Amino acid sequence: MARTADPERAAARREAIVQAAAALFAERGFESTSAAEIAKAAGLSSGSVFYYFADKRAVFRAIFERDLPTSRELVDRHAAGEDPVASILAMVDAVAVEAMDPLAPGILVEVVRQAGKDPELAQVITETTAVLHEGFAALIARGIDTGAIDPALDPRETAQWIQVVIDGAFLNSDPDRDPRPMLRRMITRFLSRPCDPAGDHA
Amino acid sequence: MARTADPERAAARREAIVQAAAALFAERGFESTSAAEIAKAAGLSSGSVFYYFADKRAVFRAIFERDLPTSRELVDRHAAGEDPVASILAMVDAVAVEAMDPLAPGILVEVVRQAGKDPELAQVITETTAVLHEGFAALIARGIDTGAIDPALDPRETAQWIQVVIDGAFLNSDPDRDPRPMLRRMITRFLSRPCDPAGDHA
DNA sequence: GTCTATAGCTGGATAGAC
DNA sequence: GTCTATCCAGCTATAGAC
Repeated sequence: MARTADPERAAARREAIVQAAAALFAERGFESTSAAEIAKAAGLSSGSVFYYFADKRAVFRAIFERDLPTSRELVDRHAAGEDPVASILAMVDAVAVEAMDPLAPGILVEVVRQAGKDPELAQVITETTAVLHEGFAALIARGIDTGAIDPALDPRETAQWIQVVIDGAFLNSDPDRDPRPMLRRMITRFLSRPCDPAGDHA
Repeated sequence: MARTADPERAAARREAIVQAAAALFAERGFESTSAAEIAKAAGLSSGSVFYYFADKRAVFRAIFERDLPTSRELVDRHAAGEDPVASILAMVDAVAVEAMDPLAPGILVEVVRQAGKDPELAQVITETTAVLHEGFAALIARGIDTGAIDPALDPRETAQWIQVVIDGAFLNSDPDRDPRPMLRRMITRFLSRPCDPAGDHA
């Protein structure tokens, strides 16, 4: 029976709320989802939602706070690969599988909207994005050194554009269609040195 | 002085509401913008908003109803160009300039969200998107025929991916940064036949 | 810790004066 | 046609019982 404060149970409750809220926010949007609906979906009462979270925005932020460690791991796992282009593509693949989740467009759209209103959320998103950005930029710089990537590209701007394409894929996601093959084609070609059958002028 | 029902004045009023609403919806979102705020920004009273529009959603739809003719013109203007790849890039450029509007990410995000709730809006968006899609797909098919575009590509899927990248550029838009050069690089290379310095096997 | 009940507020849409 | 005033639904967040 123990006394109050069973941290495991509390963590499970919190997680149930976050999971239920993520699905509802993605489907209906943040403002159109009431705390009562979240509570019902998570199997508890609306009062309890505010016991575990200070307010509704804190519930939304919690969804994305889980992503920061995930991004760090992903970057670390691929930072040291021998072939920088292969590492970039592997990272893109890993991020893009999530785009097959039917909730992906809804949640992306909602995070863009809410990040403009909640500075604390904006901070969380900025950090997660920055981790991926640094990871891509470092690999691009290395690819330029090894000659695999077009030296005319700026690593940071190029990293940014990889993220742009991934965002596009998320936004237009379709659960029946794996975006990875086309994403690989697009990024591989985007990075590569120009085709130059005639040799260059030097 | 004329009698009631001056159609010009009415059209101007409607347009003022639509313009004011577009800016507010893009900045704050649809649900966080009240009819009273729209009315104030448009210089009339909240009651009048509902005189010109059946409800708030109709105001939102009106923003996008203006886009359909614009898209048709764009497609028609480029359908007959001699060089299909050049026409595709010109169309992309034309769409992408709009991405430099600081309101672009907000309005894109909002239309995705609202199209999921309002079937009439979804219809409007579907049509506009379809016009562009057909335009791109026809040019891609022609490019394959002329040998300028990789015959391994499916025209419709490829058209879809061009739109994916444009969406990404809209979402990550920055008024200080012209997305067109990188967009051109990305799409040109995406479409082209594989580099093949050794000649193909045939 | 978790519930029920509700205070307090906001905002869409309408009614009716002018 | 346009305004002011307002009705009413629905929501966040809290209070207090258990």
